[in-house]
Amino acid sequence: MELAKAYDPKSAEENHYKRWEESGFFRPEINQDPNATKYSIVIPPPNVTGSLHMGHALQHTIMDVLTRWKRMQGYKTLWLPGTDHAGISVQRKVVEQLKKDEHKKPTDIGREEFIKRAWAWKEQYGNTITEQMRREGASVDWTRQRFTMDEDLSLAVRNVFCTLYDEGWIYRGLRIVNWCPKDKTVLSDLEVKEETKKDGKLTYLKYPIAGTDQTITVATTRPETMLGDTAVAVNGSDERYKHLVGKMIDLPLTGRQIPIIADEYVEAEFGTGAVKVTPAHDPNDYQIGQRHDLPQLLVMNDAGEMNAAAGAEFEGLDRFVARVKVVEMFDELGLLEKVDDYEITLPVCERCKTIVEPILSEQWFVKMDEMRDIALDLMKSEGVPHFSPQIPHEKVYTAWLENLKDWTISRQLWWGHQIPAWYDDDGNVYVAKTEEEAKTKAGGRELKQDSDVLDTWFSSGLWAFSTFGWTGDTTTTSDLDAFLPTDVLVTGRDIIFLWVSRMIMLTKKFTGQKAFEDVIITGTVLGKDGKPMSKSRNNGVDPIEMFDKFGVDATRIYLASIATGADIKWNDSGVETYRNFSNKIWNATRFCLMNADGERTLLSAGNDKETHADRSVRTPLADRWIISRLNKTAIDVNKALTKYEFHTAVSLLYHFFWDDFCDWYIELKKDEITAGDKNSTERIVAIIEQSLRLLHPFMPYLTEELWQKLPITSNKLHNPAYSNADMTIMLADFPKGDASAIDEAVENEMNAVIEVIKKVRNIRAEMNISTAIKFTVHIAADEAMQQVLKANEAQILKLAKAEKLVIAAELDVPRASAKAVTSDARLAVPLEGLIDFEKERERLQTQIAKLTEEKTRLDGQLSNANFVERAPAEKVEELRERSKELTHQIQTLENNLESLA
RNA sequence: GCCGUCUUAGCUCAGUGGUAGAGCACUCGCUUCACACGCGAUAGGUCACAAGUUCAAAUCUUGUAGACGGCACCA
Repeated sequence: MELAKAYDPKSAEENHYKRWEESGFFRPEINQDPNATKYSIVIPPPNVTGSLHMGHALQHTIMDVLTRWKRMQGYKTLWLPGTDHAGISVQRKVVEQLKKDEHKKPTDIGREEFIKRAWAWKEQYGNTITEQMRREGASVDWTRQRFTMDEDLSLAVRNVFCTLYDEGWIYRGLRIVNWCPKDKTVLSDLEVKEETKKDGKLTYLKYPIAGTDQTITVATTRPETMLGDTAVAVNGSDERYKHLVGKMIDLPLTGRQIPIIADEYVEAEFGTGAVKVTPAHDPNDYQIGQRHDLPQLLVMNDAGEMNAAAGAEFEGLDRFVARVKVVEMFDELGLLEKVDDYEITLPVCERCKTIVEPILSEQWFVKMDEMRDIALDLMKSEGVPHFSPQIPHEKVYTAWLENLKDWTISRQLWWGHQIPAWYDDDGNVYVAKTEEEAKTKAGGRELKQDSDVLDTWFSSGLWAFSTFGWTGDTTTTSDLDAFLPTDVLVTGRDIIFLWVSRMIMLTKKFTGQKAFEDVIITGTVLGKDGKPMSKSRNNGVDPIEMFDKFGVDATRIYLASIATGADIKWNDSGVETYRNFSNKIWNATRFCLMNADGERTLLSAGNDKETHADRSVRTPLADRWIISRLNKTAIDVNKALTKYEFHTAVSLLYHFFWDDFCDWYIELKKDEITAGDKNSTERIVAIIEQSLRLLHPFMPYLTEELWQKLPITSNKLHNPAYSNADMTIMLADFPKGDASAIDEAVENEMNAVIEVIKKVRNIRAEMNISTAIKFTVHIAADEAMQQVLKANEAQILKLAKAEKLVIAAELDVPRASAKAVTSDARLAVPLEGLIDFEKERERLQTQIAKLTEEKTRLDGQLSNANFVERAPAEKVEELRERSKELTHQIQTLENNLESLA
């Protein structure tokens, strides 16, 4: 079989996904072992409005590596996909579309029609990301795909709401909330971000004290809110103002009188020591208002414009226009003391960046006291979830829980789960999962449903169990039984609070189970400029472009090569490295197939019945070495994956395959392989076959493409759980590695051979000896080493490009020789007429200098009595050995140098 | 303001008590019959800075500086 000269990712990517999916390989049901342990992951559901970005690609890679690895090990494996309805995002898209296509506002078509349009939008555009996941090679079970607004999942939402309401964990109340005037909805604290404005202003307003000609000065960053002031507060122990407490103020521009009150919240030292109190527009003022029973005067509407309560002159003005006008009018009245420049951090809407207005509003909340305890107890008693990396995420998570405030769950949107609460004409509320039930509760009265919907994160909080069929009406299903708790959650730092914590709480509350044991927090993939990728910075890297340019597999394994949790600046050359690696794997296999086609026998790479002793007698060193290396690599890869150290696994595989297998093993065995030596070709096919399996979780397409072409592969190599399935590397048994096949003595011998070859190559390169010139290599070593070298003579000659090897106890060479020393041997290459004595002296001196530097450091340490006394004996011994060896090598090199003189 | 993370070769990053590593880039040499997306050989680092603990610190402690992140406050 002849393969193309270079790997073409496109054709491999097109060849396999469809078959995998259609053959049911992604489904847990493919596993025929009744005793198989389950392994399950639920995907963090991407927004239906989204398209794949590098963060998804990273997280999906991690999840797919774990899923494919566990599946190959024979676990009954499920990775469940799905999408999130993304309330505000979808609502905004539909509003935009409506405006563009029909020049209409949502209110023009009404709620029912609007929701229809939203579903249509979702049907048309919501599949972008799921299609892209297919390209990624994600081995998710599409038959179990879920959407947060599926009927079952919506029923679960209503049931959870009702239960929490009945238990008093959900309540409706008037509170200061974060209001986005653009989206015209309330936001939870977590959806509000902060932006620093350097050009902020602090305005000092003078308030006249009634019946006097005195004023009291207050400072504010939001002057327009003075229209809603209902008091001025001072600290009761502030000598400056003590006497004013109880007096009234003529509040300018309003014609109202408001009291001066004393409250401990006010710090006398800060600002003017007097604070304007606007209970309807500031959380702290609200608290003060509660304590002093102040009126709550709302002066803005839901669009951030001043309302009638602000006075006729201001009604209808945007908050920022009103701000300017208030300041101007104070100035005209001579009541503007000053305006200072002031750096201020403003709350902004996470999505639209509009400045959020704190506003008094009636909303639904989840009381978090008991919820917090659920999560804290799990962490304290069981250490669940276990974060990777553990530091600092566990600490941050716990600290956040300890300071948790109630969660605002209502949203003034149409797209989402409408709140299952109904009101009668008297304003009584009836919470029920259906209108019928609510009516029954209301004794048949005419009811109107609450027009708000729930925070998107409310339904995602149920994702770990609602996806397995839990609706509240149904609380046991075979999937719940089989797959909950899930094994691991893979996600980013940004949604630890928004999502991870809430899933922990709600899953425990409603199923009694843990949502997941482990959480892997991935790092952030930054743009080439080192900043987070964003549209506004235009520094985004499109994963699809990378797939097209370097291949899906190269992109995947590069992403997996990043240390777990670490941020990384994107650089194409990283992916290029693994594109090259793909090609290396392709070509090694190509070479193998050129010489081993048609053979259908299987020679194990270490798991065969041959005993260790048999092998050592019959099998050449290089073969025993590569078997040892392969098995060690397999064991270490499994260990690394168990610890979620994906980058370690990648590095092990990369260096095993490229350095050990391609650069040394194939090169050493090349002649035998091209000559068609049966043992050699069988061995190399077996090694490649095992390597492909080890690489498969990272590089699914390439490995399947090549594995299918190998002469020895069949579904007999499947893990026993899949023995009946059609042949695929996806279901092949993942190599565990055989510890008994690891042979340190063999590895040491091989390293000695490698060292000799490298020294000869060094001489050739440094002396500028053309490869056309074949020379003789003389080696002196002890008896055992002589045996090893003699056994590998042909290989050494080939790789050192030498003509003849002379192996003896002592070197017997002419003066015109280049010399070198290894740990186990001295070697020399006679170069009569070719040697540049000056260069050779330099070369030897460089090496002597290097070794001497090391020896000096070692001897310094060894002459330190403290070290010899206190360091572990084996450490001291190790250093002594090394020092002795260095002495020997330096001596040899110095002799060589002298003989040149 | 509080908490945290990071700072290692020109670049992107591993390593986390016992002789500083990789890939890319650089230098030199190779049309060696799998691969130039390749092969071989070099060169390149007071591991941000300072103090401490230790026989021994890139690694542990404290402090400083810079970058980033989270939380709080913001009259």
